[in-house]
Order: sequence, then structure tokens, then C-alpha cells
Amino acid sequence: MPQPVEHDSPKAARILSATRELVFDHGIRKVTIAEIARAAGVGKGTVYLYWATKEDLLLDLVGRELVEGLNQVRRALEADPGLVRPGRLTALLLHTMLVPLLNQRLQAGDEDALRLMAYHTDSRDVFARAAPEALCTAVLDVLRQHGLVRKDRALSDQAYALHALLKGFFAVQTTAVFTGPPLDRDPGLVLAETVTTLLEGDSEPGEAVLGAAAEEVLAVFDRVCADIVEHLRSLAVGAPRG
Amino acid sequence: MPQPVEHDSPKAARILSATRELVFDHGIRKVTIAEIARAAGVGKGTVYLYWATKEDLLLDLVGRELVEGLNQVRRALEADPGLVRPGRLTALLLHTMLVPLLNQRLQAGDEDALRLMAYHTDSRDVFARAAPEALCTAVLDVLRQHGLVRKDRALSDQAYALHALLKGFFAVQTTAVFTGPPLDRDPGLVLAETVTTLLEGDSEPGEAVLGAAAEEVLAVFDRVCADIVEHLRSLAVGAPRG
DNA sequence: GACTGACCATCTGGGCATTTTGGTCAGTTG
DNA sequence: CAACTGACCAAAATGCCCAGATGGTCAGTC
Repeated sequence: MPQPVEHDSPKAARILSATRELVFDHGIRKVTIAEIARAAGVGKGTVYLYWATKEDLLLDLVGRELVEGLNQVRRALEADPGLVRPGRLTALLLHTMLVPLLNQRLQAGDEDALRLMAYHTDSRDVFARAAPEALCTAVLDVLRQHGLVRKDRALSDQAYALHALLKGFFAVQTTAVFTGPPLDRDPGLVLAETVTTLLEGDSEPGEAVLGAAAEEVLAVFDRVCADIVEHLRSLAVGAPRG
Repeated sequence: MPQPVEHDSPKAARILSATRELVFDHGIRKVTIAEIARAAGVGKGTVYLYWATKEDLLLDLVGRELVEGLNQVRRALEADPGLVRPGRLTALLLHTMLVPLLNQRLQAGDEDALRLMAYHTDSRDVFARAAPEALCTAVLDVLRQHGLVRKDRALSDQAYALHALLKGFFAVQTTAVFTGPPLDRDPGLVLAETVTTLLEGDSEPGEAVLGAAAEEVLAVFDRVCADIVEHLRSLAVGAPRG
């Protein structure tokens, strides 16, 4: 079951939400603790009751975004197991990685966001498991076992290709080197069709298969989610860090 | 026929080659005219006999790289028309856009390279035609007409997807956000297989079809190439610029 | 015991002096 | 005479310094 990551204290929650907004406005670099405290209506010291460092606060935010995104996918998948089909699922992943602010910046190669990760190897390793490259491999493995993905190519090749495809769709939408041709259709749909052509077999899978696969994919997400939530605890104040 | 873009004067050629090396070593930003002149064994003033501006010199270099890359593909295609098959051709394009220095920087989003283009709209527009996004559309159109690409999806969708795929493979190879899984196989091969699955039909095309398609694709490249060569002339000294 | 804000050491960034750089041109060379 | 050069200049970039801002602390308040 999707667990929303609520903070125990309402003040901590307000601090998180203020941080999110300010990062959205000014970017990671420009945001200051004083500003955050003011926007949250608390004293500066209060921030340090919940996080030992400004960086820990930001990492916490990243983690929560990832959990939120994963939970979004999980809710959708629970409501409609048909979304496990590779095409649908990939489009869903694209959406969840395109929307959350910090994850988007990370994927887009934002310098400040990358630096943040660079010095916190423990957080980076945990968060990496929710990154598209990791999810692609994990999910494809499950889908292959359930016959929802063709097996005429090696898993590693398929995962590599799918990850590149996802990254490409993301890059085209976020960074335009030359002015590309405008697409009148929803890129998510085009991605879905592309993945379908690329990975799905000819036979229409039955409801039972879809349900079982969805269940297992949910379990994968669940574990990643749980690990991140677990890690978020270590970002709480007083915990030792590397 | 592939035309190598030799400069009339041997000194100009030396300047170009010195510039290429220095840009490779120090990057666009750090390279200076004095340095270039010294490396080429000429006086500073000599550089300005052939290019009105440092930027024109760099743009010239970009154009020559593009022409060189296109010619490489053309030579390969002339030697083996079987390379027009979508998978092969895409892999070839990936290679030619991954290797040339300045084009690589452009595609990777290098700030200096992008700034260079930003202020020279005329060069940018010409060079854009040799960019992957443009070539994808142009080439796919031809391949569809020759039955080498399935027509179950709209051309614009296929072009968008192919471009994203190409960009993704490029991005994965050049910029690793999180440390991705190492692939033991040649990514170019994986790309080729992926595109094949994505675009090629079931029937094996005959030699005649391949030859005819190759011919037409060559013509497309030829025209783009010619336009760039033509534009390079306008970068020669004394020409008016915007 | 949750919370605050004045306080401190450290860091950032804006302004300025200095150096470097793109570009010119009078003069040299062959 | 035509190709070429390098001293020269204005403009841009670089490095430097210090005032002001910032992350983090803690004695004290509620």
C-alpha cells in the first residue's frame, strides 16, 4: 500500500514544503536557510532540530519526491493492472520522472543537484535504485518472466535500449539543442507506441497474466520505495553521516 | 561524390588543424588566436586574412566536421548499399555524431558551443540540417517510400521516436548521471538491433531496392553537404555577416 | 522540551585594478 | 605587389580583496 511520507512534526512538514517552493523559484544554489525558515514561519534554529545540514534537508526532499513519484505509479498500477504493459508502464515512468522538480533537475544534469549527490554517496546509491536505468532493468526482468516482453534479445540489451529511449524522450522534451520539429501529439503516447512495437509480443495477454505481473512489479516498486523511506530516517537529525 | 573540404591556402589549412587540436585540448573558451597562430607557425594577422572573426573560424571548423562526417557515411553507403537498412544507418549516424569533436560538444549541450551557435543564426540554420533530428526525418521519408520502413505509424511519430532514441543512446554514452550498468556489447550494435525491431518490416528487401534507396539517401546527404560547403564560402573573409 | 534569534566563523560575490585577448594596420619580406 | 607579420589598442576576461551574506550554534525564552 502506498505510504505517503508525512513528517511527524507539522513544523517539519512546513519547512519541507517551503523548501520545495523556494527551490522551485530560486534553484538549489540560491535558496538559504534563513529564507526557508522565514517562509515556513519558524526560527532558523528550528530547521536544525530536524536536519543536521542544509544538504540533508535537500536530500530528504529528493527522497520524498522519488517516493511520491513511485507511489503515483503504484496507485495507477493498482487501479488498472493493464498499465503493466511495457508501453504504458514506460510512458508512466517518463511522466513521473519528468514532473518531480529535483529528480527532473538531476536527470537534466543540473550542476547543483549533481554536486549534492556527488558528496553523499550513501544517499546517491539508494536513490539510484529509483532512477530510470535501474527501474528499467528490474521491471523488464519481471515482464519477461510473465511473457509480456519478447525474449528474442538479451535482458541487458533490452534494458539498455529502453533506458536510452527513455532518456532520449526526456532529453528531447527538456533540452532542445537545435529547434526540433514540434510534435502535435502527446510525446508520452508516441513513447508508449514505440515501446510497444519494440518489446511487446503478438499475443494479447490475459487479465490473469496482467494482474500477476502488476502484482510483482508493484512488489519491486514497493521494495525500492521502502528502502528510500528507510534511508530518509537516516537523514533525520543526530544520525551519523558520511 | 564525396568532396573533401580542403582550403585553398596551405597556411589556412594549418590554422584550421591547429585550431582543431587546441580546441580539443583546452576547449572552445580557452583557445586564443595568439595560441592558434603560434601552433600553426604563422603570425596572428595571418589568421585574419582568412577569417574575419575568431567565431567565424570556429564555425568553419564545425561545418567542416559536419561535412567530413556526412562524407564518411556517404563513402560507407556507396561501398555497401545494404547499410541503408534503418538499423545499420542509424548506428552509422550515431557513430558520426559521436566522433567529431565540436558536433559532439554541441549535442552534449556544451555551453560555449551552444553560445557560438546562438549568435550566428545563419550558420545554425544550415548546420541544423545535418543534425540528427533533421537527418532522421529526411532519411525516414526516403526509406518509407522504398518500403524499408514500416508504415503502420505516422512519419512524424517515427522520426520523433528515432531522434529521441538516437539522442538517448548518445546521452547514455557521454553523460552518466547515476553510474549506469556497464554494457559489454558495442552500443552501436544494440542500437542497430533496436531500430531494426522498431522500424523494419518482415520481408527481406532485394538488392535492387536497397541500391535504389541508398542512391536516394546519398542524394539527401549530398544536398545537405553541398549546402554546408556553400555556407562555408560565406564564412570566408570579407563576406558580410549577421 | 520545543523553539528561537543573536552570534560567530566561514564563504560568496560584487567591484576594481591588472592582465589577457580579439582585432587592426603600418611596415617588412620575398 | 601581394602575402604576411607582430607591435599596438580598445575591450573583455581574470584575479583579488573585502564587505556583506550564509550555514550552523547555543544560551536563553516560552
